[in-house]
Amino acid sequence: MNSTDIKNAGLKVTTPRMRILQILQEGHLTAEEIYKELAAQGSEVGLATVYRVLTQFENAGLVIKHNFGDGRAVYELAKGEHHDHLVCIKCGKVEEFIDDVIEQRQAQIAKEKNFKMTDHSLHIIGFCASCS
Amino acid sequence: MNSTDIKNAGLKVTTPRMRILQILQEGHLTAEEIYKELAAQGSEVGLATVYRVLTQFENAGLVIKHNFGDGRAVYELAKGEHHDHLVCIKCGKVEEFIDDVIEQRQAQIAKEKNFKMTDHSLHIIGFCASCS
DNA sequence: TTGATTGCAAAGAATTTGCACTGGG
DNA sequence: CCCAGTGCAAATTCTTTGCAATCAA
Repeated sequence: MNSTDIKNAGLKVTTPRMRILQILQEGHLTAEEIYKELAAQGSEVGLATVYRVLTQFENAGLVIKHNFGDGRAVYELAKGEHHDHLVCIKCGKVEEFIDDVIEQRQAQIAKEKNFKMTDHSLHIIGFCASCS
Repeated sequence: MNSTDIKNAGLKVTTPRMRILQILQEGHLTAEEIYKELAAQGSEVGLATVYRVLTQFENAGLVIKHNFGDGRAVYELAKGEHHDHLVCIKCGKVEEFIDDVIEQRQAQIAKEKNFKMTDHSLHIIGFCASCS
């Protein structure tokens, strides 16, 4: 996850893009959160730019965009392997998990329904250990 | 799914509410679609009312609201048993399915993570049999 | 140099809310 | 009769876009 990835995506390596990529290392963030983090770091990057860069990164396969149902999108780096999420409705924390049994069942169900799966998402919503 | 359910929810039985409940029998619909269907039926119900009624129905447990990731919410009647969805990104069709193996694994994962699950959703996105 | 990138402000899309009017019980 | 319910328009929230200035290659 560095300037090379940006170049490979056919994008110029700019300060906003580098910083956003770096901030995304922190985990699951909304555009607004990234924008504020940038401001906190002293980078005066516009919110529109954050959205544009995130969209470009998403199209390039560098980041994944999620809709956890609270109205705003959440972004995370595409770290390769697919995984699902546990989302805390109190503190907003997002935990990841992978379950091969579920993955297999999903593929099986899609197959049975003659459905060509391009994507899938599983969200477990509730209270995390700290917020119970 | 009739006027009794509306009453039990502590709501008055009005024409807009009855009609909306009836239209929801059709399946998975957006607020806009319900609004247009109402108009097509000759009921001049405002879009704001559609949203308000849907929210009330959701709070009353009569309907379930989904976010399939395309920006707008989709509503369906709460027919009791939990189920997951296959969503066609071409024609918009929504198929339902239930898989006990997946349900069990989810509960197990939440338990392992010491996570108090209040809700969960699994979406399989892709092309349905007709749109492949 | 020069087209890609950015910032800002304005535009959009989905949903919510304020308020005066209407209607169900 | 009386307050819940509704319509309409304005307000919100999140995200996208137009355009002139700016910057990476």
